[in-house]
Amino acid sequence: MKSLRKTSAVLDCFTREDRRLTLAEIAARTGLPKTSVHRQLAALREIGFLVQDGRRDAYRLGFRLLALGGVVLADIDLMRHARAPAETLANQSGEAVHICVFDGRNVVSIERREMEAASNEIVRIEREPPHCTGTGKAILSTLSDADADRLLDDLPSDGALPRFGPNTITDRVRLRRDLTVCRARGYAVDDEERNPGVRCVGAPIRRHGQVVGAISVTGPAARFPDARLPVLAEMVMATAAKIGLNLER
Amino acid sequence: MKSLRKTSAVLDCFTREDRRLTLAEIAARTGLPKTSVHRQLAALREIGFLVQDGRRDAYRLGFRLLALGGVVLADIDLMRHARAPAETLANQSGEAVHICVFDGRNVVSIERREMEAASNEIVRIEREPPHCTGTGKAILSTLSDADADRLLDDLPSDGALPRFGPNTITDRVRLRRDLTVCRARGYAVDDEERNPGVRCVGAPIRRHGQVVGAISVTGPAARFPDARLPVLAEMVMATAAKIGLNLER
DNA sequence: TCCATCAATTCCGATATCCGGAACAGCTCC
DNA sequence: GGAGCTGTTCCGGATATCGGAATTGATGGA
Repeated sequence: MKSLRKTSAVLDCFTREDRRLTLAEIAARTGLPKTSVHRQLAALREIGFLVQDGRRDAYRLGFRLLALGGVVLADIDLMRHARAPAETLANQSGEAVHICVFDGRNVVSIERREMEAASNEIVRIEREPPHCTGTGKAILSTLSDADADRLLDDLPSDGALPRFGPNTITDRVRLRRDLTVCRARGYAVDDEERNPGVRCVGAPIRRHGQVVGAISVTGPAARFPDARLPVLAEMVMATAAKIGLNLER
Repeated sequence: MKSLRKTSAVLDCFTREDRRLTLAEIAARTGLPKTSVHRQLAALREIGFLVQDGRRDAYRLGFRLLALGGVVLADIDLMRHARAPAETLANQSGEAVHICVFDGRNVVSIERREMEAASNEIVRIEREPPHCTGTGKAILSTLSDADADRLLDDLPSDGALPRFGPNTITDRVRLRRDLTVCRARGYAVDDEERNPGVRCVGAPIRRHGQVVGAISVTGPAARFPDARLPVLAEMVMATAAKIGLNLER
């Protein structure tokens, strides 16, 4: 089933930022010949994974993918059980809280609107690179080296891990050392690795001993001095444990 | 690209109700030989569209589909513009309000938690059969016969349209007659066609003359006598027009 | 209005890929 | 410990997929 790899590569071109792409753009990003891309696009359009606005316009992801995502969403009881503890954590820490879900292969963050706003709608569902976020590293730190490597292999890579800023750990050996530290102390720190100026403390959420997600607090580096990290980490870990307990029942 | 059809059929086996399926179940539902299904599953697992709990356990849809759904969600500004008018409609009518989005190929309903609850989270994202819901028929009624047929062809079919209750319109000719009526008066009525005992009044939402979704009020048939339908329809159509105006700007 | 330019689409023969029946392996439950 | 079922591997034949090259169609400037 080699062709599905290409199909997957085509779909991967679409991101939150690039939601409308032309055949040529997709060909350039995937490195595939235009003809192959054209065939892929036609097939994806046929099954409703892509739609074209006009007759010759750019492509968008189709709503059928939204529906499939909805099926997945229905499967996540982590979100239900995490709600109350997450809000408590947000109040305790005074910082933004992120929750991630993990299915053994993908780390996806589900963000809600800021707590201040009246509504609490899900506004962002987004894949996260695991090697440079508090939640991602928290999850990685609980995995075997083989499992962790499989996750990292999914990243777009030209040898090193993708860089997002000066602090991003792009070397696998260095990352592995960092993960050992995380594993030992029970929490992960993202020190401006994903977004310069933003720090983050994350801990894994387990059900029956298995990681199913992670939770973190995030904020400007100025509000996250080294001395405060252990304090925040305690809260985060306690919250993660609470959610885990909720899940077991 | 014939194989993608099969891939699509495999993914279609997973629904909100059947979220965990074994190879044998999928083979039975799709009618494909076990070997072919096995190859599909292996490939889908490889690209992260499916995950397996244990080494030989049932399959679930992978979180990567959730992430792709998130990209689609980011593309829908209908939801942002619809929020306020939808709430007004809920208060005016005292009934549950549904909003659907449409990309030319799929009708997907995005449901929120009941208004009474403090939170307003998205709790359900689900594909809707277009031929038996207020929103679906509202959308169909705006399309050309050819476009409408394409939508109906996507439904699992053994000749007639899928039946959900005694009132479901399963005959295409009868449906077309009903749609003509809907088109003329500007709104669609679901008379216990999807769920016995539940009635529904829906109207299309247009942007620049093109349908992009629909909105409806839904409730027990006892509260939706024939005499009340035009009253509700007025509210629904006014709301749809308001949302359409919001979108144009 | 015409032409130049670029993007999207169609064509086609070679070949790698997918197909699915049959045999095999590995659980699980008597 | 064995029977029965489900999932997995193997393999030769058919065919769908591959991508270069030519064609068609849109776009914008002179």
